[in-house]
Amino acid sequence: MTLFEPDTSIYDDRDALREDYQPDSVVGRTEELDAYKAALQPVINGEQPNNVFLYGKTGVGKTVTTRYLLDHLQQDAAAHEGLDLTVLMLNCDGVTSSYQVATRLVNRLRDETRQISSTGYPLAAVYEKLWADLDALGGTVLVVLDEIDTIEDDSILYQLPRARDNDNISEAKLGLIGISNDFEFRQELSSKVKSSLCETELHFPTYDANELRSILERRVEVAFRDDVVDEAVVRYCAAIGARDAGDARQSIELLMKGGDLAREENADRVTEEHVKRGKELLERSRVAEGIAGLTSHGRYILYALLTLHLEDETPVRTRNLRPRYTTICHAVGNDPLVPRRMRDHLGDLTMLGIADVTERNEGRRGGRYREYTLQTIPETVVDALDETIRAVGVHQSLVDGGLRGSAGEVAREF
DNA sequence: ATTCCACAGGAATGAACGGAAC
DNA sequence: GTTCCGTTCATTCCTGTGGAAT
Repeated sequence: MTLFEPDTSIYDDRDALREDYQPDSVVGRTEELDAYKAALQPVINGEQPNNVFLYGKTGVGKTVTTRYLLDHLQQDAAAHEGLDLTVLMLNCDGVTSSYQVATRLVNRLRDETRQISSTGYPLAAVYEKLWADLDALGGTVLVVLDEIDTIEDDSILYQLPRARDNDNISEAKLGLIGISNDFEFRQELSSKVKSSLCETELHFPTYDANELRSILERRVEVAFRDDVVDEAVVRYCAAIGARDAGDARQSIELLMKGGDLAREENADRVTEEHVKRGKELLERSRVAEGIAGLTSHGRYILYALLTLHLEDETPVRTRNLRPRYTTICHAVGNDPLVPRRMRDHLGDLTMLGIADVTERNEGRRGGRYREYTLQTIPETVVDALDETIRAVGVHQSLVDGGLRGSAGEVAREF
C-alpha cells in the first residue's frame, strides 16, 4: 500500500510562494533597478565597490531586487578573467549587536570545523578574525546586511567600510550593502557612519495596488495549476497588502496560506474564503510566536490586559493595569516588577501588535498617559497563553484567588 | 505666557549567565 | 578553578513633554 504520493491537485510549484523564492524578473521596480545597477557597476570594472544603503518598508522588493542583481553580477563577473567576486548575504533579523553580526560573518567564511562560538570573545578579537578571513579570501567582497535596523550599535557599520583605510585588510576590496526597513534608522546613524555607508542611497517606495496585482498574478502563474485560483483571491490578497503599506510579502504569504488550506481540504479551487481563514490562522500564529518570546512577566502583564478586556475595562491606562498585574504576580508567588519595567513590557506587546496604545492628555488636570487595548481577539491570546501559563500554574491560583466573572471563566477554561 | 500634572522613556548601573582563555 | 567578555532582564534616577488650567 502506498502511504505517500505527490499531491498535484492545486500546486505546480509551491516553492514559488516561499519567502526565499527568486523570481526571474523583478516587477514594478525599473527605476530602482537602474539606479542600483549603476551603483554596482564599479564591481565589474574591478574598482573599489560603492557602499549602498537601501531603505523602504517591509515587502517592497528590497531583498528580491538585491538578490536578483547580485546573482547577475556574480554570473557576469565569472565571465571576466581576474574578477574574483564573493557575496556574503546576512539577514540580521533577530541579531541585535555588531558583535553577533561579526561572528556570523566569520562563520559564514569558515567551514564547519572552524566555526567560532557567538559568545566569549572580546569584540576586537572577532574583528581580527574577520579581517584575517576576508583578506585570505581576497578579490572583491560584497557584504549585504539585510534588516540592518535590528542592530543596536554602530560599530560594525563603522568598521566594515573603513577596514581597508585602517589597514585591517589589504587584499580584499570590500563593499557594504545595508538594507533597512526603517527610514528612521538612517537618521539615527552617527555622521561618520552615514557618510561612508550612505554613499549611494536607494529608496524603495511601496507598491500600489496594481503593482501588487501583477506581482501576485505572476506568482500565481508559476505556483498554481491553471484556473485553480479564483480571480477574487488575487484581488483580495492585493487589497490586504496595499492596505498595509504596499507589502508584497504579506500578500504572497496570504496566498500561500489560502492555497495550503484549500489543499488540506481537498478543494479543487482556492477561494477568497480559504484566504480569509488563512489570514486568521496567520494572525494566530503570529500572536503565538510573539507570546512565546515573552518573559514570564511579559505574560502576566498580557494576562492582566486580557482579563481586563474580558471585563470590558479596556482601554486601560498603565496605572489601572498595575493592580491586576500585581494580583496575578502574587497569585503565582512572584514579586511584581517596578512600573518602569512594566512600561517596557507594554511597549513590547504593542510592538508585537498584540496590544494597541493610544496616548491621552488631560493637561494640568490629568497629565499625559497611555491607554492600552487588546489588539487581537481574546481566543487567540488564550490559546497562546494556555501552555505557558498552565506551566506556571497561574490559572488555578487565579480562580482560587477570587478573580470573578468572565475572567474567572477564562481562567477555568485553561 | 506660564504653570504643572502624570506619566513616558532615556541613561546608568547591576546581577545572573553562558562561553572562551588561561 | 578564575578572569574576561557580551547579553539579557531588571532597578534606580532622572529629564522630557503636550495641553488644560491659571
